[in-house]
Amino acid sequence: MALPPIDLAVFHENGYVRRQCRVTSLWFWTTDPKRDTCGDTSEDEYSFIGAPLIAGYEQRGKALKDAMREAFLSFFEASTHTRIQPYPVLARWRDDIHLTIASIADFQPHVTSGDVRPPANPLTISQPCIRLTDVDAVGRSGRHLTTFEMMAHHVFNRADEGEFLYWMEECVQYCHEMLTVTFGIDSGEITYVENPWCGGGNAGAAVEVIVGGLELATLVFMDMEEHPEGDVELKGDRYRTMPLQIIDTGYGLERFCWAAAGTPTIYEAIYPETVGWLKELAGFDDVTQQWPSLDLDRLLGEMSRLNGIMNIEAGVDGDELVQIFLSRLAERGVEVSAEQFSAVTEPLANIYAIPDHLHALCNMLGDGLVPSNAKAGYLARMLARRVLRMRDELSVDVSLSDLAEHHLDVNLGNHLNKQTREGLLTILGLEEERYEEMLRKGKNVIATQLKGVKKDATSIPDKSLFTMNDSHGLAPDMAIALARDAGWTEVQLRTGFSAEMAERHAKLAKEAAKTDVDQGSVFPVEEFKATQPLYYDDVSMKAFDSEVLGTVPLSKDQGPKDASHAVILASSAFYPEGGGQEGDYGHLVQGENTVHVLDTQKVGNVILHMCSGALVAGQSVTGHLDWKRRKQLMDHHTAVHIVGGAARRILGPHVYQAGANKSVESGRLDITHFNRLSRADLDAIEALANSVLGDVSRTEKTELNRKDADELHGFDLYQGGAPKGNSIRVLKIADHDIQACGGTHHDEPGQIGSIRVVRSNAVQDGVERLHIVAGEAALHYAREQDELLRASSEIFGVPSGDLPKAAERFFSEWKEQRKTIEQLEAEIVRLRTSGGGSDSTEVDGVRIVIMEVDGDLKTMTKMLKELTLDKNLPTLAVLGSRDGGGKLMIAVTDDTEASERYNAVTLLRSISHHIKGGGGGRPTLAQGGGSNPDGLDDALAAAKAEVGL
RNA sequence: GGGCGCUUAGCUCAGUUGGAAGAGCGUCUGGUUUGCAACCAGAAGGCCGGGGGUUCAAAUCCCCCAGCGUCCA
Repeated sequence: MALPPIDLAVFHENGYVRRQCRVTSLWFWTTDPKRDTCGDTSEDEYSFIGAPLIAGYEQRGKALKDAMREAFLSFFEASTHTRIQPYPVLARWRDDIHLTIASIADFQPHVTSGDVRPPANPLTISQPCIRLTDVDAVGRSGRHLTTFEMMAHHVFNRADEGEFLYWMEECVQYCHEMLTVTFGIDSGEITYVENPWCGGGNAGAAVEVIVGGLELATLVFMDMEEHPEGDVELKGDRYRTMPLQIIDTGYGLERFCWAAAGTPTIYEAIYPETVGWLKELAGFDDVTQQWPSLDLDRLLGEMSRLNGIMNIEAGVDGDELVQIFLSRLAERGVEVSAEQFSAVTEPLANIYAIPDHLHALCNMLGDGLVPSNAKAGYLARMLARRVLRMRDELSVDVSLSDLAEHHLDVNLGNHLNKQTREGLLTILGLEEERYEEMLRKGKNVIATQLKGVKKDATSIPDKSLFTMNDSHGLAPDMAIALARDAGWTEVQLRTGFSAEMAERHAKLAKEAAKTDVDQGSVFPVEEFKATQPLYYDDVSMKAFDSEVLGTVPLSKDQGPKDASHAVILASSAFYPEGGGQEGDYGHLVQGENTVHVLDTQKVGNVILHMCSGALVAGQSVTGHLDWKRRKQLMDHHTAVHIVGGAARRILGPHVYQAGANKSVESGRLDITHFNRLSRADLDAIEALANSVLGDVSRTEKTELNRKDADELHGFDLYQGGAPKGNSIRVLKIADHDIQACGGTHHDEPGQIGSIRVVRSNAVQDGVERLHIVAGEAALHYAREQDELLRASSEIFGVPSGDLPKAAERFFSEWKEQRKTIEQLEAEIVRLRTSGGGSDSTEVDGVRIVIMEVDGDLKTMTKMLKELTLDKNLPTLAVLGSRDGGGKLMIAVTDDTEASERYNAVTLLRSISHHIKGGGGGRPTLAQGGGSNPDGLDDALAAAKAEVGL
């Protein structure tokens, strides 16, 4: 079954009729009975360029966006909707996406699943979003953006609970009224296209709102979920209705601005100051002034129109694309040469894309993101590098942080959610340094990669281009440019190479995704009811009474080594592993029977005590915790929170927990930061953390529902990861640190005693790992360090304070003495070989030295060097040693009678069987070894025979 | 989260099929020069990231670890 027609009173009342599009076959509503295209097809051109469809908005840029946003939000506010403040662009409340990609993303997954109440209902919002899928088209197409604001009105209906606000009829009514009354758009310009929507496991009817050939909004009526037995089929999947009915709308703020401005491209409507500034810096007017007859606005407007109706395939080659454009432009009466076209559109594509990228970048960094080489941080670095590349292509001499300052002032009103202006500029300064370092290294990479390539080659091997891109960060066009600078002046990028590389990456990603499926065995707990946790009510509970609900035998691969059964109790003070805190140990006593608890885990709401034996179900039991262990875990867990708060205050608001682990030995905290930490940083963090122990007398622990928690504390709560349920446990350490955390913590920070930040290391770029010891472990650590110092100073025989000095002296003396030994060894060799003696004879003008020596291959090498260096004394030297199974080494003096007459390798091969070995080398130097040192005499004798002695 | 690359003298980097550790810059000494720069001659400076393995033999091949870099999701 397909979806029924969307036949609404609002259409009929406003004179709309239903028609089917002859291009897309979709049904749509229009006021023009003769209209046969839906408005968003390859035959519907933008009609608003040069002829704005929204009147009364003379502003441009930020002022225009502010005005239109306010008009939209005010309209819905006046119509029962509550205005909601936008969420961050970093989707920290979600673990499936890095960036906020739509306004509905704010409410996924908990509100849309029905678990959590929406912050208001109905609500209206203008949500900044970032989508990087079309990043390559930004600047070129005239309309693509990586960052935009999605204005929306959302409704969350629950008919089964008697809550039903409005549905299609009222939704389209609101939309139509807003467009025609608030923005004064003529209803003849608007078409409403019926086009069902599905994605992410949900689906529903949807209406696309097309104005002047531009899709201004989409209204989605999400009331179905994917289900194999559903009776509705959409795009190959089956769906059934669900209890929630959600209205998900999306109105593109920037597109409204474009329709109101009627500029040739969307960028001139929303970033006019930056576009103007960059044009000036790049000397763009000088370019266009070469051709006074060229009507630039006309050209750009037609380009946008063409881009709007043409679906450019990703893999289309640059030259081919230019030819397509040139012929299409000619059809429209725009006469432009290929040279003019490139000279104009190439710099403009960069000028347009830079403010867009800066906007996304500033928003991401503004939310506290730290650039990195992985995860969300990589997206920021990619944008930063794109900006730098485009800047360099434009030959504009402005630093990245200057560009960002301009953007902050002009386009963001200096607003940043979290990061300071200073912090943002520091980060971008560091990013620019990294970029320059990469380019500098790139020159060497090019030289190495192109070693075997002739200077007049016209292409670089694919393999080299892949390596340079994937491993060294040199995009193919950068590699080509660098190669030309380095002397390979003829090289060009092969047609379609970029597309092939993208395909290759996609293929690799797909393969990686396939091998990612690894599901562990699920422990059966369905028959048990939830265990009541006692560890939250009283964190210092060391013993408790409860009842055994059941005992499940463990298979070999389940639980710790000596555990045989999982015991389930009605209630427990044993903390199950979670939130980076390890599970509790201890023992359970039932009458005469005592079993050890070797680990505690949680499946669903059931706590599993991994025990050394079984207990009788239905009878009472007493639990005893290994309190020393638990206290230490709590020390480390609470300390990790305190150190995290201290790091944020010392280093800046971008410090965010990227992971944590607490064991008995130590605590580990991964924090986001843009620089490596010095010992001075660690000392400052440690000092502040310890002062908190004294300054804060009590920690506050509260349990809130998600909606209230979000409102009270914001998304910094979710540093430990996005929690699953509606109920959130919040740990608050004065104003020092607030986090959602299910672990066990001290009521009084002072109970920890002391905290030491032992060291830090980099987990990945942009993430530093702090190693922390607290409480008893801190003392233990100090004792261990003392012992190391004591043992070391005993060896050196100096007080521990003199250790560094002593170690340095010993090390340099050791180096000097090694040098001396080498010199003495060389001297010995000289003495042994200079005198002639019985080991040395002469055969037809060539000195023959055959002798047994002491030493390994390295020593023998030195001796041979000494023997065969002098060209005035042509020498054949055969040395043998009993070292390590027997070694043989043969050398002849280069370029002399000796090397003409004797081949070291053949001589070696003919004698090495005596020591049961092999060997090889060059004709002038051969070496080998064997496993029979006793055969050395035979081998040397054979050598003598071989040369005729 | 997955993949790839790099780590060799103080610095920037070469090092081919495993077989004698290199270049340029810098440093030091001497020469040349009124002096500087430049030039000439010579010298010092290396746990070839760490650990294991294969091999007669490893900077080089294999495995593990660490650090740095990079691409993709």
